[in-house]
Amino acid sequence: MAGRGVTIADVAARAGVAASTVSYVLSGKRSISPETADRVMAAVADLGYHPHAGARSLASRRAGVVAMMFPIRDGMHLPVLMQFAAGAVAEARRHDQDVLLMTADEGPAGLARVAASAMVDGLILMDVEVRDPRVETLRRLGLPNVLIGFPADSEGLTCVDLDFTAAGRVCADYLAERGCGEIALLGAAEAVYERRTGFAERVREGFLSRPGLRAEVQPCPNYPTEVQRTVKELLAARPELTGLAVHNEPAVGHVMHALADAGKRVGEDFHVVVIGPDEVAERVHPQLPSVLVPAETLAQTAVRHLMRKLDGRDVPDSTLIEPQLTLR
Amino acid sequence: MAGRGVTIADVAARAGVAASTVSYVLSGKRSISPETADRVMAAVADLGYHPHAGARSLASRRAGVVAMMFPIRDGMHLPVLMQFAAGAVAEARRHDQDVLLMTADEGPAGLARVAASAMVDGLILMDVEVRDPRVETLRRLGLPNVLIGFPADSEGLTCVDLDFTAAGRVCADYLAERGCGEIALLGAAEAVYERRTGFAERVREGFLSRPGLRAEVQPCPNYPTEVQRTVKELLAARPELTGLAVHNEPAVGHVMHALADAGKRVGEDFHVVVIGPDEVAERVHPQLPSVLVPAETLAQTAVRHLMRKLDGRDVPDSTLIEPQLTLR
DNA sequence: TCCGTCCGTCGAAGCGCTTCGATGATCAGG
DNA sequence: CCTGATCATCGAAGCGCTTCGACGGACGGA
Repeated sequence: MAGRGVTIADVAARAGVAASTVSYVLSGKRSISPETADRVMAAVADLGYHPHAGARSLASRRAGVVAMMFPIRDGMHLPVLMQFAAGAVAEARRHDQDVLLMTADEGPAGLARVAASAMVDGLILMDVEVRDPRVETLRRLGLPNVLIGFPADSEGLTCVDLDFTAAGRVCADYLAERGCGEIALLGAAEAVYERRTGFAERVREGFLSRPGLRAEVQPCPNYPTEVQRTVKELLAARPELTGLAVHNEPAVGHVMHALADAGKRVGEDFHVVVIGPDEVAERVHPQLPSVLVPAETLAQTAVRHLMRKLDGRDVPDSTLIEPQLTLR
Repeated sequence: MAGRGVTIADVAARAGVAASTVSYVLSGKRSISPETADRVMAAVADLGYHPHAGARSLASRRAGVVAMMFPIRDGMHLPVLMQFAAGAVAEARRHDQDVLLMTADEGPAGLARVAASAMVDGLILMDVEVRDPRVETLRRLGLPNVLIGFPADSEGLTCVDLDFTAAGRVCADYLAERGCGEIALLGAAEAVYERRTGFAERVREGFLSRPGLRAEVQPCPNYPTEVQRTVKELLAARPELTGLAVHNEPAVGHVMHALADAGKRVGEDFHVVVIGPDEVAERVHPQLPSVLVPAETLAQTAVRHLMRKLDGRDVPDSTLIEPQLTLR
């Protein structure tokens, strides 16, 4: 039976050993004879024992919890965030950790609070901005942490991200190879750029970095009619445009529509490449090549790095995941 | 300065009082003279003191954390979930609680674990299914909890939800009033129905409940081309169809397109109503009437109810939020 | 003036766990 | 057969907090 209030003493009594022995069996920090260990484990199972998290954290100075601070803000691409959350929780559980959910509006003070109260052993910060006020706090706090994204000065921090610069470049390259001389990047909503979100800036840089192409970046809202309008205006303003990279997940279907309406034949006289989930690129007609934002992998990597740091092992300062272009 | 390792004893020393006095000042559980209280608060601020969460939970048997179990599953409508999460975290913080993030794949065992380890004081379960294995566990556990959604037997549980049955009915009514005799509900992905998610079933029921209408429910995938195909097939199969309710957020834009392609003039010879966020209904052309799924309100209500339960106050067993049709 | 209250504060116990040092028991080597 | 090392286990201390009972002083009523 599961039990409320089953303590280590109960387990110890039932197994006929001292409480400390139970603790050692469970943590493996001292060698225990197999017979004793078996008896203890049986008692644990019988009683449905789970150590009291507070007591454990008090005694061991380890909470078994990591905090993730999520950006819940304008223009953020929600599905990707959920993938992220799911990946992070799954990986954390594999390391026997739980995840505390924080939102970016708690800001630096929120970080200070969870750190000072020893609620969590480590922190993962998502959607880091180029100048992010939380980063300085993080440095002072000295709590092990991992950032998803790169702030302007990432010296001494552990950062993980897709190499968005490369992703932008890959898209430009793809379009160039298809013979496009004039191309555009249809990006996230304006707000994302204004906020100076790292990934948006990097994609732009990468996209514009290829010499010999006329390229521009066009922010784009997330709603059907506005996507259509944006595309229409873009085509009107740039009649020579023959290549488009779309880094705005919900827009993709509508972009395809607008292109069709404008008489562009995608894959023939016009080329489109997507930065986003595979499904988005697969489930339009015609299917599009795409660069995946590997949210789950990023989340996993971030959590793993954090776990290594918690164990005092070292991790690379920056991990940039190479973008993969999938042709379809 | 923020401080690692600032304890209540440090605060007490600096304020020249006993540790217990500090505790009473902070909790307000005994009366303390204003002068003493001021001195204590000053010391707290100076030292950047935050109580050690583990110690507090051990001594007071209150963790200051609630768990939310999220459905991260096929066909779930992600943006709504994020609104939910954001609303819940914000409200929880207002009550000085933190939120532990769990995913539905942890299942009943996960609930048992967090309960037994006294990690959390309460639980919020989202996306409850008609027959949900977690519900039985929840009953046994005796941890205060609130469900978002209604299981088949909600006896003795606290459940909160939009009245989806009414929402379905409101949509059917709207279409009927516009003179539609044959209508359809374009719903979530098939998987959501198969899983017997409560809200999907209820919308269906409500939608089909109005007498004198030929009505049917059509599950619909979330991707552009499939949405188009589904709509096209539906129109072909039901030439008399003149009204459509769409309960599938990302599909709305594509539905509108497919209708336009089929020569339907929405608002004139054909009517569409949306169940979903305002933006989705506003940002298509023409703007559509819609029933809002008030994710943030639901989350807030759920958290508030949970807080009341934690305080031993009582709460209504079931809270059904009345759907509002917004005409545009 | 004395006693009973009440208020503000203190000290100590104890929440359930981990961890350190100590203790027997066992065993190999001389 | 004794010594020293090694192994398995135990007991006690202590993590930082809350809470209970106690206590001294102020104050009001008789």
